[in-house]
Amino acid sequence: MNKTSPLILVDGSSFLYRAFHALPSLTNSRGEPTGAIYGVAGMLRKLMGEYQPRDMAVIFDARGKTFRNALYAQYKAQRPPMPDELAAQIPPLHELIQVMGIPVLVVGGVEADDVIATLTHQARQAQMAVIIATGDKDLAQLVGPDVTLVDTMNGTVLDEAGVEKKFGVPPAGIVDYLTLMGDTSDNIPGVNKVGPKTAVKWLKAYGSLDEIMARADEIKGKVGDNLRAALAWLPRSRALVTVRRDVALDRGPGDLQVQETDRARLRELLTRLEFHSWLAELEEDESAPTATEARYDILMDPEQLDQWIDRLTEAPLFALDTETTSLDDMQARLVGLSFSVSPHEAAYLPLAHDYADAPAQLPLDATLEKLRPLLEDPNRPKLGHHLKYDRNVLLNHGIELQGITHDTMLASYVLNSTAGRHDMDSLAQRYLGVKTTRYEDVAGKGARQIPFSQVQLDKAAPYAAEDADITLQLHRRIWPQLQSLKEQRQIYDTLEMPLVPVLSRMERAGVQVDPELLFTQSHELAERMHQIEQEAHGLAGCTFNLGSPKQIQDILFQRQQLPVIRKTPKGQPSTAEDVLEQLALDYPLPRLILAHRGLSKLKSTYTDTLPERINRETGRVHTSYHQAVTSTGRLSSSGPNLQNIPIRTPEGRRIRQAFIAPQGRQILAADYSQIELRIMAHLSGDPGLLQAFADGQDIHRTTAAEVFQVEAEAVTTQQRRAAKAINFGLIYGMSAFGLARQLGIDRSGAQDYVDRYFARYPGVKAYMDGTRTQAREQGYVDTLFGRRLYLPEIRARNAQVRAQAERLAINAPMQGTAADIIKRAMLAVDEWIQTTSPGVTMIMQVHDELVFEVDTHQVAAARERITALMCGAAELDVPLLVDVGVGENWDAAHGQDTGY
DNA sequence: GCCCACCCGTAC
DNA sequence: GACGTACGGGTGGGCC
Repeated sequence: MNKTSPLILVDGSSFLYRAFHALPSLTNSRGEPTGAIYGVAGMLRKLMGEYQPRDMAVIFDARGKTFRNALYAQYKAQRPPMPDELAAQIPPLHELIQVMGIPVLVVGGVEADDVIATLTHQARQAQMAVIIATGDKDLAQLVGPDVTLVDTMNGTVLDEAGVEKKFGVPPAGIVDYLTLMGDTSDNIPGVNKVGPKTAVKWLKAYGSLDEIMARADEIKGKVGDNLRAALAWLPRSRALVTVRRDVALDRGPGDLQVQETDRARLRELLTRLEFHSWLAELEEDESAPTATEARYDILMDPEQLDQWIDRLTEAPLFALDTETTSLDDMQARLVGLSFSVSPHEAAYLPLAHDYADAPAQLPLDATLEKLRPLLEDPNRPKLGHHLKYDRNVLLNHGIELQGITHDTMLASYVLNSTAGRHDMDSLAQRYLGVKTTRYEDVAGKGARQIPFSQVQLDKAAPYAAEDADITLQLHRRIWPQLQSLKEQRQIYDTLEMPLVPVLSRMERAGVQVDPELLFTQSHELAERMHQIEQEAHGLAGCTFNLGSPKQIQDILFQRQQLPVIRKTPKGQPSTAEDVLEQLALDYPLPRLILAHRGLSKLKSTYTDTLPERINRETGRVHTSYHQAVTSTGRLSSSGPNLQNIPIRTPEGRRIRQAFIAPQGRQILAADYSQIELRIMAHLSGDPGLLQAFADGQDIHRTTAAEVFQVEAEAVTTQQRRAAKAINFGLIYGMSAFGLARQLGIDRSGAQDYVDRYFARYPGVKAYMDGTRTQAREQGYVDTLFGRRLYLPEIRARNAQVRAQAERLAINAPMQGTAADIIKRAMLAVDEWIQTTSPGVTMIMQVHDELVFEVDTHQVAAARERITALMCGAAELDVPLLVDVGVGENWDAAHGQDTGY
């Protein structure tokens, strides 16, 4: 095995053309074209970040004729000359690459491919591995045991097996394969009518081009004739597509070390080219303080590890952080662990760094066994940042992290949910005033990101150790603040921290989803969408994309001159649902667009996507619950978002039918009835509202009876609908204008409703006014349990900004209190499950609903107990009611009483 | 070619 | 402009 990192050879010319055609129009302010430079340089930076090569070169074609022109005058003869906009970019590009420290090679009389082939050949003789970066598949002929091809534009990597898979022939057959097909872009003739399929078929049958030519008589039909006609020129074509490995070069593979970037010249060049984002990165890089007084250990041998385990065991609290292969909790494998017990001191324990030359590390499994007693001891307090993730990762290795006591992400969130993001880098900046090394600084980002396991230890260790160190420092800064605020500390200690393992369990449990059912639905949706599309194109008199709001605007409001009902915040005519709904009364096309949109939404977001989210190992779908995202205290869900699965339409509800219970189990869904309105009743203390809930009335009907001054029995469907809109509007801090729009009535009518509502429920009016006043005076509002939401904009000069803050002030206490209550319920239910009921699994939370999977024979007991625990999660002045349903799937479990 | 803002729509 | 909290898909423009 070779011990050095691979030599990277970049086919500069192939990338140059590609970049030029991808970004033909980029210029700087002086009109000089820069797109190709930008594209190639970006590709090179990506390569550098990914491979961090010691040896690398970028090879370009030289101007003028090559030996191939001598061999065949028509070679590339049909090619138009290089456009000026491209030619102009070559000198600055060469300069830029040199300034980056990368050797540039331009050799006359041959092509870049020949130089690459020669260097590859020489490198192999010197036992060096080679990676060739090219967008051109001709070089597949060079692939071998230690020679691979990468296409950085699309991320594909071709080794020997990859070449065979892609082309159907091994690298040794590529020349023959290309010869048979010919190359129209280079004007190399092959065999007429022979494409990839025939070429592969013949090569499989005869073994080589020589053999095919020798036995050309055996091939029947028109292609046989074509082959025999081609015999005359095929040898020459073969010579043209064969790359030369014997070019005389003044530099060998040993002379291609990457040099340090010349920062001053780079800055100058980037300024001239006006590559602002790169320039900004460069400058940020330079301004970042590099020196740190921190002392970070790398634990590479058992003695060092034991020493640290002793320190951790003795510490009253230690910070812990994992480094992994993936951001996806369920997929991630451990790469290393870091620890800290005092500020500016930390250790990184690498366990699975895996790159050429990676030093030997302590063995993963045995080391984890050594750490297990410490990590699983509930009496050894742990501190982390977003520990739910670390708990999940460790569970992937069979370790159950216990003693999760402090989490800086959650502390920051409880302290002030809207102060900014709660990721570690933001907190370090906000609370400590330091810029930390970001993940992308060591592993790259976007397409150029590499797994942490491939990050070199000398970069990985300081980064990882710093995370544990910073977490500890953050805790020491944030915790005293939180501790001094009694109610918020309570939220943190008794709600958010205990919820961490509960959410972790729910995520890992996942939910079973039936892919077949969703596939069937996808097909049906596709068919109906297609029909609608045809019809819509017919009506419009042209084809257009029904999924493009922009094109719809054009068709409806330009071509068809439909009236503009409303504009989007950016001033475009809106094509939102209610707008199209209104237009649909008078015109046919909007109706079709609406129908298409509805189906398209279901298909792309749900029926197509959910099956892809099924985990291969578990066969189930695992969401992530985010505990520090919303301003109000709610959870959010992503990957997939299970909190917005359709329910309102029959079409949508079919998707819930795919959320199923396995054999022998049932889905049990329990949701709080009208929880936010009940909280409004409690918080406002309005006697009428309290009474209505105490009497168990249908609250919307009661509201309608009061507002429209009729008997409850006489309330019409329309009236109840209006009352429901009023009730929801109240929770959202809605104005009369908003209500009018919602109900499609005029403003004064809506104002009438609101006035009558407040006259009948004066306590609610007083509560709303009081909340606004309180918000203005103290700068925040809070929930029943003391969770705070700061509203700095409540005193804004701008009326619109202020109004927005006021609506938040109204909504947050109700939404937040509901969030607090269901979190309390989750803790209680989880406690019950963990201690006595392993036949019950809590699998989802949807704001006012908890979903369980229950062993069938335990359904009756679970139903009773879960109801009791949820109802008892808070003592309000109104009853808390819970509706429970049970079924084979999530849809069936809604409002179904199956008699258990 | 990649990234991101925008629009829209789903949930509670 | 006017109803709170989220997530995510598709489109299309920007990148310089």
